[in-house]
Order: sequence, then C-alpha cells, then structure tokens
Amino acid sequence: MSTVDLSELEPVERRSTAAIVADRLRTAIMRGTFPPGTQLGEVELAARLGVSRGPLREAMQRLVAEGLLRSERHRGLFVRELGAEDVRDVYTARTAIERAAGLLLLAGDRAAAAERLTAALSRMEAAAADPVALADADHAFHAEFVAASGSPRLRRMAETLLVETRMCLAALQETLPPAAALIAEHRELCDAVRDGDAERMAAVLEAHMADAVARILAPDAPVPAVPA
Amino acid sequence: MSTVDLSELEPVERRSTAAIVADRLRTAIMRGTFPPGTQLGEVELAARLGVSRGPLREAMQRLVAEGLLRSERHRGLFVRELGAEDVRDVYTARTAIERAAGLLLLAGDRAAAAERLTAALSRMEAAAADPVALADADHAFHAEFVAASGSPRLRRMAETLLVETRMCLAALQETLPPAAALIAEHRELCDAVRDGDAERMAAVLEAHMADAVARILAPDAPVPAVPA
DNA sequence: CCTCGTACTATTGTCAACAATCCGCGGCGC
DNA sequence: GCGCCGCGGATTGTTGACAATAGTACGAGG
Repeated sequence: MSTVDLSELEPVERRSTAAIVADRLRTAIMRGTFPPGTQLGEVELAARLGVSRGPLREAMQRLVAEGLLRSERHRGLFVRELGAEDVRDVYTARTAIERAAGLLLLAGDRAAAAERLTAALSRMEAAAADPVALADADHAFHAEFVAASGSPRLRRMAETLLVETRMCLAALQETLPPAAALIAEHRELCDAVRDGDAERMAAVLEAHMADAVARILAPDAPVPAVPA
Repeated sequence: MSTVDLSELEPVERRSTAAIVADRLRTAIMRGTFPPGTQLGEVELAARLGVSRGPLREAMQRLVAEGLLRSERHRGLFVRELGAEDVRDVYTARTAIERAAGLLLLAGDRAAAAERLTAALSRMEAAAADPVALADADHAFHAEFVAASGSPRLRRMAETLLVETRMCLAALQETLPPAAALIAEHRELCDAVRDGDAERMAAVLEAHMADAVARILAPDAPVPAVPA
C-alpha cells in the first residue's frame, strides 16, 4: 500500500513566541547563566533574543507563575534566590510528586515503565564521567519517571520542580554526588518499579531525596551510601 | 506605650495589573462564568476589564502556565475543558499534594494546625445550607490544610488544583454531596491531624478523594458514607 | 451537484512610542 | 556635620497602531 510514514509530520504546529522565549529563559536560568538575584532588564534581553518587549514580558509572566522569577513592581524582574528553606521545600514537593507518580507507575504497565527507566538509567551511566551531562541525565531520568506515570499534572509540576532543583545545584556549588552512588540509587528505584514493590519504591525515593537535601545543605558531611 | 496596631499597614504595595487581572479571570473561570471551551476574545475582555491588551495578555499567559487556559496559535485562548481523565488526574495530584501537606502538618505544630482546621470546619458547618457557600468553604478548608503545612510550593500547586476542582464541579453539574457527609469526612481529617495518626490521615484523605471522583464521574451511583 | 480557488473579515501576534514610577546624586537648610 | 528636599537618569508599565494569519463565504469550474 501507499501508506508512508506519518509519524514525523504531525506536529507541524509552531508554538507561540512567548512559549519559545519562556523555554529559552528557563533553560538559561536552570543552567545558571543568570545567577539568582540578577535583574533581567527587558530591553537588553529583548534585543539579545531578537524579539520585542511584548512577547518577552509574556514569557516572563509565565516564569513568574512557575515561581522561577520574582516580580517587584516598578523595580524589575529578578531570578528567584533559593535558600536552605527552599531546598527543603523543593525536595519535599518532589518527594510528594514522584511518590505519587511511582504509585501510578506500579498500577499501570510496569514492564514498559521499567524499560523506559532502564533506558534513562543507561544514559546516566554513559554520562557518568561528565558532571554536567550527568546532571542532565539525572534530570531526564526523573522527568521520565514522572512522565511515564501518564499524569499530565504531575508531569508539569515535576518539570518545574526539577528546574528549581538545578537552580539549587547551580547556586550551591553543584556538589554532585559520586556518579556510582547516584546511579546505584536510581537502579534500585528501577528494580523496585519492575518488581512492583510499592513500599520499597517509596522508601528508596524518600531516602534518595533526603540524601540530596543533606548533600546540598551540608556539602562536607559524608552521605552514607553504597561505597562503589 | 505608644505602640499602635501595625498589622494592617504592612502590605501597602499594590500588585501589578497583570496579577490583578489574572486573579479576576481565575475566579471567573472557577465560578463557571466562562464555561469550558469558550474563547476569550482579547479586545472584549480588555474593554470589559478596563485595561489594555498588553497586561491582559500577560495575565492570560500566567493562566496558560497554570493550565487553566489552552492557547491555539492565531486562534485564540480557550478555557480548558476537563474530561473524565482530567478529573481523575486532578484528584490524584491533589491526593499527592495534600497527603504530603498532611505529613508536614503532623511533623509540625499539630495543635495549632488542628485549631486552624477546626475553625475552617466550623465555617463549613455554617455554610452547610447554601451549596455555593459550602463549595467555597470546602475550597477554603483544603487551602488552609495545605497552607498550614508551611510549604509554599505545595500551597501554590494545591491552589491551582483547587481551581481546577471547582471547574470540574461547575462543568459537571456541581453535584455536591450531602453537606453532613462532607463535613463528617473533613471532621475525621481534623481528628486524625490532632491525634497525629498519619496512617489514618492518609487513609481518610485518599478515601475522600476517591469518593469525590466517583461522585463526579457517576452522579447517580450512591457513595457509601455516613447516613446523616 | 460537488469541489476547488479566491477574496474578505475578524482575530491574534508584534512593534515602537508615551507616561508613570523609582533609585542615586547634588544642593540647601538646620 | 547631618538630614531633608529636589532633580536627573533609567527602567518599567501601558497604550495604540501595524502586520500576519486563520476562518469563512462566495463564485467559478468540472
């Protein structure tokens, strides 16, 4: 038959300029290009992005709604600065979201989910050498974890929280843990999902988050984990 | 001493126009003034609100980021329509958030939290006769529940989800449950918080959410609850 | 009778200019 | 010397108008 591959020509729809600008700014903030506390001048940003101030302001309002920017009236927009309290808050929220996503995962197609997660895990292993690539892979793993749950709202919230997580890392000297320990924790999560063990999954997840908070807030304190 | 009451003159700062417009639109959508699927014409809305299209567009982008509006390029902005799948999704997300908030509550000052909740509960009882006032009070109770946890992120997410909840109710004929049963469920939640019983709190919460989903999606099916 | 092409209209997307507001600095009075 | 007032510069908030695009209706052609 003359049926050709249609999988690649569905999403012809270009998104609005404001959405593109918002994405660009989000990644820039996430990567630490704009350190927390810096003011985002509208005219300079607009010129640099090649758009006018209108769409730029719309994009900024979106980021304000996401909690990444803080708006002071007639003063300007500033990159939100995250303190210790915020780190704890981000991780408690992440724990809540990812735990719920994990439970949905277990209730759904565990095999497919485990496969997606192991794929993401292998990408983490491939990036173990490069710290920034490892951080990207970690981000992608958790995003995949929540996305696989099939819940669009959990997914959106998790994405916002992951961006804030990376802001924390970038701001607080990005003390990434040893790659081996990090990967081991994620592998355990994968196994729990594949086995359908909800208790273990939740426990591993909570321990993972608690470890991350402890590591970020007290970089010197050693975190008990698997040695290698 | 000459110390006067300072509690009421701190927040002199007026918020930006876009924020005000966003609030106005949010409540309008929440109350069902704009039924799901309706297009929000910019010129008409701007004229009706007495602002220009610029701030209005910024407010709308905020609501898009919150998931209340859906943007189609060169077509306009429409109120997001929620189906059965969305109802389930909203309530799973709410369960995740409120469960986490409840755990934080138990870890903090239980007595103060219980007091705030019982106050909110009494407001529900006072509004038992009027369905819309009862819905408002229910909304306020859950908002208070999450706010008392002290987590700004959980609070913000919960607020968005509560707005979506009311959209669901307004769209699907707002079949509110009998006031007595509703209040009884919330009172049980209060008691669990005061007693510090995490297991019971989570169980009550999940049952409450499951009941709500069942009621919304199948209005005729009787929900087993306390008779009166 | 149905289908394709085309002009029109209404709406959104974008832009540049105007007005209001706030910070920093210099001068004045006490 | 210290504090207050006023002014200049810069930035944000807002406005109106211009341009591009999608939907719609009408008419021509098969």
